[in-house]
Amino acid sequence: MAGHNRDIAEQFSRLADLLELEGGNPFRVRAYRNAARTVGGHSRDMAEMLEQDEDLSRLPGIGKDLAGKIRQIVETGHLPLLDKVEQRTPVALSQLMRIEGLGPKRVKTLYEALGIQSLDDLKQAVDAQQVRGLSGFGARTEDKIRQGIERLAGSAARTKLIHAEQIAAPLVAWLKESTGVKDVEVAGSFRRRKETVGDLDILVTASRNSDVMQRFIRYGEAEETVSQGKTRSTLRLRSGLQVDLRVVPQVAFGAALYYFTGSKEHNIAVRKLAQKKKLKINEYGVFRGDERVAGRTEKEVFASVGLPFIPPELRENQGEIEAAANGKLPELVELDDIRGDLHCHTNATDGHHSLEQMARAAQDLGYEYLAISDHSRHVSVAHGLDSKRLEAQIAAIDRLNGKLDGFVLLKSAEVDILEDGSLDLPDAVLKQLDFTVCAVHYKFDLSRERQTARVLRAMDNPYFNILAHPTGRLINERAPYDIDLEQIMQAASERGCFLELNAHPERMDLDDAHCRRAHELGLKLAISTDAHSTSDLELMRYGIGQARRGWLQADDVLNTRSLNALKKLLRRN
DNA sequence: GCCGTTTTCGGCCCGACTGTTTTCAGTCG
Repeated sequence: MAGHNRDIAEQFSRLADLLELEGGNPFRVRAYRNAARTVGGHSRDMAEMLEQDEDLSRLPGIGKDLAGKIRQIVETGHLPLLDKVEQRTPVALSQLMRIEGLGPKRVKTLYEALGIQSLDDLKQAVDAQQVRGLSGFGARTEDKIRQGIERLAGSAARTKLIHAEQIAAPLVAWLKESTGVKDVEVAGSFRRRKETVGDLDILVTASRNSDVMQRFIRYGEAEETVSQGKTRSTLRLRSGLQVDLRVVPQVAFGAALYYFTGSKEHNIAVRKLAQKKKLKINEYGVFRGDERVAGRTEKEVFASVGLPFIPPELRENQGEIEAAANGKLPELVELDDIRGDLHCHTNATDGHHSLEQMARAAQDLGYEYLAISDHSRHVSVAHGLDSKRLEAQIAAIDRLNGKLDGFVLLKSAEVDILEDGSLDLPDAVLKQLDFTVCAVHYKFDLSRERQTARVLRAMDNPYFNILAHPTGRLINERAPYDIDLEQIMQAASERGCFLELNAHPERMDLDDAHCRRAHELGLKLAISTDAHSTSDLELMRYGIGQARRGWLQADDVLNTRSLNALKKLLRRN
């Protein structure tokens, strides 16, 4: 289901592709791309903002013209300019730009010289060796295009952060064994803790005679050397993930780390600031003319343009630069702020460990409390609990709490929200719990109106406390179900309910934009791992990363509270 | 198409690597 914003962003981005192909003004192209990004990443619906008469041109990168175009799309579903451009330039051409090594210029040449419009056309031309004769193309380029077509067919999705970490760790260890190497850091979206990464950007500082670049190329997991230079090389690993290695002298470490951490949009914005101060920022430092004025640390780089250090998770050019300039950066929540986990499972349902094992593991993490929230009966595949079994678990928790010292197990349940919005366990047993975690586990395909009404009705139950994984998405696997989160968040706020930020790296649900919206609304979130085993409790750090990307501070998070403060917050009136 | 402590025009980040060229355009990040 395309939400309004996603649809608008899609149209802008298609328009940008086509204008680029036509050789249009690159800055105009960028303007549409920026707008697509702003709208697509915005947590509030453009339609709703328009309804409330809000001025869209106050959004970053949206001026009078684009605000008008957004209105056109909201009101008619169409962008006339896009329709017009699509009539003169085949839409399929933008698909061709997704092939590595093919940009707008080459795609245009292929179209004009050989009439190539589709992947199939291109495949045929490559097989017939027609491409190599074109000016600017040669046999090697033709070869690369052939490989690019094959790779595109394998449609490489972005890699989940947890998977990227597993791939990066042994590679970093391998690089650290090179001679003359000092720092090895994974930068890029990995360092910004994005939920998925497109590739790995690894930064190394090394002495001039270091063998790190040769060693990188020899890495056992490497499948192909994409490019190789003195300061920069790129590998494709067997996993399909691409890795960029950049080597700089130690004096440039901060500037390089800053540069390769991105995001691109953030970097561009800060470089503009630098320009105004007659400075130039590149990966080797900050320069005034030929003189290096900063670069050893990131903090120095920021200071050179008059800013305090901005944490990597915020570097998306989504207002962090302005906030930093005004001394309004948030003090982001940290893993150490977390005092407990509010959503986990045991072997009573689909978890792997017992109550006591889960409790001990949480204690080992330094937690003060852990909520046991096994599934309710409707989730039969997980052997969900009925009233009787839940009451038995409640008694078992009471007994165990008698034995635990300085640590408390909280009584909870992950209660299914049924299709009609009722809860899957009777109030008589829900009232015996410390709180509930409620969730949608089936009927994902209801209309936006009905899905929203379903959850709103569930919240009317006085025993509803926290809405678990609020959109139900599984990254790269299942799209979020269609629900009006703005309305849900407002309602939760009014009723003393809360939403969960599910920290599981397959879910990361809420996303960063919605976390930020929750903060704006003053709605607190629970960051919970949904652990199904003792080791899963350590997934908390992914949730923290997401929370930080969403500008959340410790105060925004339920489980940074002491047990008493938490219980007070969870009490509904 | 956006944007403004060098404001309503004239800018718009910056560098590395590849392949096809013979000095550089195209692509990428």
